[in-house]
Amino acid sequence: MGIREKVNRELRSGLYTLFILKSVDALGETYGYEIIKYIEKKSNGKIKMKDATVYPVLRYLDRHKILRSFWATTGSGVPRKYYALTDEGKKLLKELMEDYRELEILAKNILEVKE
Amino acid sequence: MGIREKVNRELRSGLYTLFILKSVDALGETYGYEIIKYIEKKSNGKIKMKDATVYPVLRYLDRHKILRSFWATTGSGVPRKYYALTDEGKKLLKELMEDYRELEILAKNILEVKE
DNA sequence: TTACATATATAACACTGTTAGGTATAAGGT
DNA sequence: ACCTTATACCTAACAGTGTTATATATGTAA
Repeated sequence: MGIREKVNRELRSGLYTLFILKSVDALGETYGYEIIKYIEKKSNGKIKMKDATVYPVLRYLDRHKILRSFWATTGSGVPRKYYALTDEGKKLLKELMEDYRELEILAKNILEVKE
Repeated sequence: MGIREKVNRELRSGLYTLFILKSVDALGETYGYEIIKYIEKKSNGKIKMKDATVYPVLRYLDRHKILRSFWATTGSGVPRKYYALTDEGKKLLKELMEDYRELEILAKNILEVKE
């Protein structure tokens, strides 16, 4: 794999947890597959997270009380595991958004130097 | 370690290679230790990269002709290994900066939703 | 019946930052 | 003399995380 691709993957992967949390926030009660499609759509098809990336993250956040979850086996179709932000999750997301914006500024300081 | 700290570390680590390349670009011929201090200064002391992170990255980029390197043992003091961007490295940095700016926009699409 | 979309899960693997330790020179304080 | 700090580089072992590959299962369209 090329270096450009490698660095791009590193850049994206750092954002994954934040993307997932924000998606749950925007969608309300939602599930893994929908989150993947949501992010893909919002990024104009540019960011396609792997299911094997998303599902473990969701379970991790669930275990740590950032998300709550329940199975919905209503009617037909494959059962879905729904997730939603807990109060703790909402607080975390708020903090992470502040952290992200601060990091963006720091990155700008480093990356926009002309000398 | 807390989740907030974990996510923050993920966010930062994705930027490390780009920070290093941009630092070499800004400093001209430079060396690992100076890069670490440069990034620390530019980020107001907020980003302190570990030497064990920076040196392997520099050697990796050197091996892949993105950087060129030479030892300077002039006079007294500990010998320094200097690095500079190759033509290929300059091209890569330019591409990565475009990639980064594009990713920033994609991230904005996902993270700045109010609905 | 074939293929695709939907929907979740886990094991094995590769990659990468951290922790921890080692080596070495030089300056400043006690 | 001694100790600490700053400078300067390196590597091994560890932990964490995304990818690849695989498995399971339902519903729909060609």
